[in-house]
Amino acid sequence: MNGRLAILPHYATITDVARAAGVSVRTVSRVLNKSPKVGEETRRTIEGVIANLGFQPSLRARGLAARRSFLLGVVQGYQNAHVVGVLQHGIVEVCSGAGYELLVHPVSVQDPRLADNLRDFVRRTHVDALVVLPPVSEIAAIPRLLARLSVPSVGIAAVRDPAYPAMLVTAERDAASMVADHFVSLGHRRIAMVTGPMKFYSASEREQGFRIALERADILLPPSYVREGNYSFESGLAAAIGLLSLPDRPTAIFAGNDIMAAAVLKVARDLKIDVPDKLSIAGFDDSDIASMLSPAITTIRRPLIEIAREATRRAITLVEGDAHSLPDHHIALSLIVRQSTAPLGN
Amino acid sequence: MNGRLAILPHYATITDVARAAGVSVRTVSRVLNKSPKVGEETRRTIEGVIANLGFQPSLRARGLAARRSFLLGVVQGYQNAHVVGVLQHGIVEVCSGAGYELLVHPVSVQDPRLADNLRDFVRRTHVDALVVLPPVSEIAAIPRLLARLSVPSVGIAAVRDPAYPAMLVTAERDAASMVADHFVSLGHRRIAMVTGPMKFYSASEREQGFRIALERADILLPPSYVREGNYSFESGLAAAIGLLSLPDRPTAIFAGNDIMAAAVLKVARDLKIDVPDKLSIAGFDDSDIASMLSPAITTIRRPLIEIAREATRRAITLVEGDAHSLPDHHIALSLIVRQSTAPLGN
DNA sequence: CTGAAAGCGCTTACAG
DNA sequence: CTGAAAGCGCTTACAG
Repeated sequence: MNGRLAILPHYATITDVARAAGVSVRTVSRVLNKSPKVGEETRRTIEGVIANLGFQPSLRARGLAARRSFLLGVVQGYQNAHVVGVLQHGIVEVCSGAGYELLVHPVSVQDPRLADNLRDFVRRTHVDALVVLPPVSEIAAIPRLLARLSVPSVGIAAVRDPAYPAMLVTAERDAASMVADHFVSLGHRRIAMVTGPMKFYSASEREQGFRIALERADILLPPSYVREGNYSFESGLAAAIGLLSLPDRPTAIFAGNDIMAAAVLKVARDLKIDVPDKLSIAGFDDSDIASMLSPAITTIRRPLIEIAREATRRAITLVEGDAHSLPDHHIALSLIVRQSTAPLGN
Repeated sequence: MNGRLAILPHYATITDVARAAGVSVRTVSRVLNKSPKVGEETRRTIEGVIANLGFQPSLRARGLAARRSFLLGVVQGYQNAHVVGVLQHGIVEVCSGAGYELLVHPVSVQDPRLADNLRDFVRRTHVDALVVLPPVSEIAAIPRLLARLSVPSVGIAAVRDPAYPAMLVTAERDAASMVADHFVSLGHRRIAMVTGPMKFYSASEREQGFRIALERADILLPPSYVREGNYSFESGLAAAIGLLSLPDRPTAIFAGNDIMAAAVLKVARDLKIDVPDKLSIAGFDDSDIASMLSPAITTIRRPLIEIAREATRRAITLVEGDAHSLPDHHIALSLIVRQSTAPLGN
């Protein structure tokens, strides 16, 4: 059935190295695992042979023997390819530095068989740890399942869940408050919001942070000024049309992500409402599009690369150290002011 | 050093299944590998036990024994997170269906040690096959290295390279011709282009396709009307400023990707040049941003998901079938006309 | 149609 | 500081 098997390349094995160096396999293994109990000269000889042969220990053989796979998994949703792409790069970077490889496992938040799917993935691959990205990280069953399977996991989310052995908590509520303060400081009073899907913490945290900061400034966010979107451009269009055709239309709109902010900008342009003279717009994510629109969009930046690196470091610490859990790590976000927000025009 | 090893979960193994089913390990293995030589009743018993125990065969043990890893790798560059993200989803989808997992391996096109890096990756992980995305796929050394390592690879690129056992060739030259024809049909004669980095085939193919189609319409693309960018927004800004401050400025501009098209749009707006009344703009990629700008950008769509799926199917065919190479697969692209292009205003 | 044995390439107690 | 043996969880000829 597979004629190629016959001509598979015979990569150098640990046995080849041992023979060439005139030592036992055990000693080569010690060098690979940086055991201190190897003579300096022996070590140097072996390292020379390894370099010569271009020997790379087989991860699966190491894994089988050592009960470690040297594989990390990233569990991600299907939305927001840009955010996922950037996070992945940060994760892979730290993985490579530490001798791990990265397996991607996209799942659908709606999938009723998600738990089984994830369990089978863990059993098949024996990943050493998982990094769970938002919004999948918010599904309460996931960290609990992973705990039962004894696989360390690091969650990245806007709200802490004690079921994760380690978490990176992004201060999205505070960030949304910063947007509100920014609008208020520009003199706006009629302020509205397009939220993400309120079933996600990311959306409800942003909404609450925004609302609370406005209340501190004695500004109400009436129901007619709050529209729920689902983070898509289309939902942003619908929400914006609703808000901007109100008799008493807002002078500032905060969208729960940049994509919906782009939609608000488009609707404003179609309605000949000048941005930022007649309408200020802010988004969330600092995705590439925010700076490519004109006017460029004021937004909230999450330090994605740093988040990814830190999450991965923690995952590896959980695998290699002897702590079963790590304290939460809080990530502060920052407001990036661009041309889409301005003082309220007379 | 690692206290947790002691409490590692004992996932069910093939031995557990064999014992519970009262058969030999060999027979369970036959069921796992869908061998026809198993009695119907025996098979059913074993399948029942497997479901009961939630048994999942360990990929690494299978791999070690069968000289297969059930791992596919995707080699990707660092740019264009959106395109990479979409392609990855298509790849994973087909992988899962066929029992493979996906390992991501980002590399830098500039890295002088790229070949060694990739070789070590292949030796460590024993991936069964690789899918190589553009622009990494254009580096001539890569398919040749992979051939020496006897690992099947599928390249995705704008130009065929016979060193790949299988290729998906995207008809980017033809697509660029379609943009030129579109401009011409709208009455434009002063037509310019912002190219990608000309060291990449993706960029030179687009440039040539565009130029050739214009020549067919007796329109010249003078040197002053061609600016080289590097696919980034900033490079697009610089190119657009150059083109739009020309005494005889163009009435239509084709940008080598949507990001640079967005930059052209921004510069036009800053210079109060109405799009599309005074200037038509087209991009390439149909990335999410193309439809989010206003006016929405006319662009070329690559069927990314279908490309990813087809590449993965071919990779798996190379692994499981007995063909050492497959005929090239050509992918036609399509022109998506939106609001950024219009008949030449008087 | 089914099974006992060897082996994939490593690591890990156990000796020395 | 170094080595011979067993074993990780599977598959693969080889027998029957």
